[in-house]
Amino acid sequence: MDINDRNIRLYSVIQGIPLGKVATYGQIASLAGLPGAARLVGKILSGLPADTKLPWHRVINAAGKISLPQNSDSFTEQIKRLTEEKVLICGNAIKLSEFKWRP
DNA sequence: GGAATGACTCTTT
DNA sequence: TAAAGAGCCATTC
Repeated sequence: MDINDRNIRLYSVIQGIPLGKVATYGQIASLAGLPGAARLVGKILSGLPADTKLPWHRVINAAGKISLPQNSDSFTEQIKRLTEEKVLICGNAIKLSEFKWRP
């Protein structure tokens, strides 16, 4: 597939995350047809524009935590948005057993 | 073409 | 869930 299709799929999968749920990088990669490409997801997300429509805040690592530096603005923004969506966050960790997206 | 890098995951302990 | 080690994928230099 083209390198562009890979991004398109990732975008689609991320966009498909229902409100109030979160998904892990590996999960997204697998659903996009790229098993093991978890790092790619992070790479893509890091390149997203500030005005993107993608719910990137619903993407977290497999530990249920946010991989962003806690001193970053994106980190604060993510916490804020998740809280707005009724996703409980304990410190920097999220209860995957309750909020993880299960397609 | 090879080495380094990154918003990571998996299997064991 | 936490820690340590190895692995995987694409981009970039």
